[in-house]
Amino acid sequence: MTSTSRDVARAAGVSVATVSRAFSEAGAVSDSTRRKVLTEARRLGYSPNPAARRLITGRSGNIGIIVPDLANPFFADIIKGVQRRAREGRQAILVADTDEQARLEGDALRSLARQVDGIILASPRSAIEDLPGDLNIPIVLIHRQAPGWWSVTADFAEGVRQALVNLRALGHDHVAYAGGPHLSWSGGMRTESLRTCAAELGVHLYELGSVAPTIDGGLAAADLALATPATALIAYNDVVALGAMRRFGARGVDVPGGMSVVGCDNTMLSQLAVPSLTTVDVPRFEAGEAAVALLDRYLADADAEPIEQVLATALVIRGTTAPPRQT
Amino acid sequence: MTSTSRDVARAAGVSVATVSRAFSEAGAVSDSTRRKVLTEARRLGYSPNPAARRLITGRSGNIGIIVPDLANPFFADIIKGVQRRAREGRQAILVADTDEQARLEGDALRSLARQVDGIILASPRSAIEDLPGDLNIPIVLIHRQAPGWWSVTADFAEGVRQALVNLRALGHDHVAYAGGPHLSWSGGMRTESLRTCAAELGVHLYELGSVAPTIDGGLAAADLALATPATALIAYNDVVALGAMRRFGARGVDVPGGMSVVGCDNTMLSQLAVPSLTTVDVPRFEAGEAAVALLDRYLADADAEPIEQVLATALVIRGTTAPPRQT
DNA sequence: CAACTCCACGGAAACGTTTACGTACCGCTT
DNA sequence: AAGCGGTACGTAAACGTTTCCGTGGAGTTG
Repeated sequence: MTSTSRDVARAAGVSVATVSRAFSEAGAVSDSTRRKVLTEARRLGYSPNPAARRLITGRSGNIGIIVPDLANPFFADIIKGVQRRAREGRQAILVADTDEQARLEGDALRSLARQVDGIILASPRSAIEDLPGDLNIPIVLIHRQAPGWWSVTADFAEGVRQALVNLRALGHDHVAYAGGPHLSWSGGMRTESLRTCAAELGVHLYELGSVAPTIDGGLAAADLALATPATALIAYNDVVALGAMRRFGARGVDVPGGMSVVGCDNTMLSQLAVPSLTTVDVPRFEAGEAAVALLDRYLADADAEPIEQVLATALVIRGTTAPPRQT
Repeated sequence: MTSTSRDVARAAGVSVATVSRAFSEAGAVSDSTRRKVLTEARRLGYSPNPAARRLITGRSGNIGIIVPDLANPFFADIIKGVQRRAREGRQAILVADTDEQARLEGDALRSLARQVDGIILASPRSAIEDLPGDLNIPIVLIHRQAPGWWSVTADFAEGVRQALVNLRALGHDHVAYAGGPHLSWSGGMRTESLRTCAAELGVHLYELGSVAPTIDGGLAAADLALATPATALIAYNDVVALGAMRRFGARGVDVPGGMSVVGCDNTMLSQLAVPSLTTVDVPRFEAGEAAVALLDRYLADADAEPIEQVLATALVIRGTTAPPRQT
């Protein structure tokens, strides 16, 4: 059905080795025969069989990416970044979605491990030591640091610090925080940073505990926030913030008049909200691109020292923050 | 480094053929030797090399999916459906995002073609005859029908018909429609259905032409709608609808008081909007799952007659539709 | 007891590449 | 003219499976 290097070799009057060399850029072939081979190949519709190539070289040219939830625009953007960078390197990407279930991350890793050259693991929900350790494949983490692991993260501490400083400047000194999944490393960073900043600034911080990173989680967070004296709410991410805004509206609390709201991530959702959402910008495309770049370096030198790259974050002021209403 | 079937064979005191048979469910092996092989395999950390397996069987066990934009929750959900179904069949999925560029669809098809057993092509932006025809691989279309092609689509005609009937019942007889990308098959369905229904119902239909399927497209659509006597707007999809709502708000037009809005797709965005968006529900997970099911049938029998599966749609009434304000 | 069937398993070819090694040839130096 | 280095290319082994075919032994039948 589909033609092989032998067919091309025969047609071009050369050996299969020469065909192979003509296709792998580096090979020592004269320009004239390379041209001859390539035109015959085109004529026959030949392209190298990736399975055979991979069997001998051990490289598939594919990379895998594992995310908690594809439907979360945050992760969709990360994948777009990965994709864009991978396309330049002629790599295909395999994606696995774990539906926010930590248990599935190990399965996904295992099933991808033999298929790809390296794996990007975004925002793992498992503890790092629960991940299978025997699969012997380069892994780059996104939004999680761990000793001995390659990673690209964002400076969440700085982002939420800016948020709290800004709220303080507006006059808020009772601020609530709705956290995310327990084992989210980035969530831990946010909590920790908020605690120290709150102490420094003399702000009362009401930790509402962790809610689901969904609209429903946001609805719940709003009720929790209204049970405290807080006049502002910082949410784990934009989705939670929007859920909370919905619930505030339903309960007759004006945003930002009665309650200021700050999200995190700066996804497209934050511009869609009415009023548009003040949020902490977290680079997503860039994180995806950086992860591929790191993976490439890792693959080039497996014994290199792990790199931990950190991207900048910044507060984006929009319409959901204002001075607290005077009472 | 990683062990091979020969290692397992030696350890278990059998031949490599028997190891292979023990792993491929069907093979004729006694229970006792199979058990022995499997325990030795586990002990050595062996799993079959997919490249070698694929080289001889010609099957990779992978499927590809191509979408115009991963960041659009509509397509993210389709992929989640694909993923869920594929996980059951132990298939990995390769994803390609074409950034809404028709030109990249051919490239994506070509680069995936040799890597996977079959491809799901969602909402192609290219004309069907512009797709490479020589790649000799099963393809299932989503949201596009074409003679001789396998496809799963939704009954968009019925969905928008319900929307128009509902608006008419509320008292709207001047309705605007903002269309999507020119070569979108589903967009064509919507336009056509609206035209015939409008004629039947005696509704004046104002076709605003095609706008980008983005927030910005929605902003533009709103201005166009306000330049007509229309009291209701039907948008190409939820994103456009939300963009339009934003713009209506900015121009002081109350929704639904001054203008009713109907979206399409029923993505999570429609529940996020304030007020929540009346929209046409289009199954997405189900479309993804159905596409994998069709692909499996296609792969099982390449000569079978193409199947064109159509999923149901239905209007979901929420808060953006109401009777027009009396003048 | 012979002839036959069936089952479990081993031997070996095949899948389509890449690459180490070998060889012929060309041009240059001494 | 002999020797030598370099370049372009061919030969063949190797990658790790699956599967066809063959074989020996156990069980069944006449």
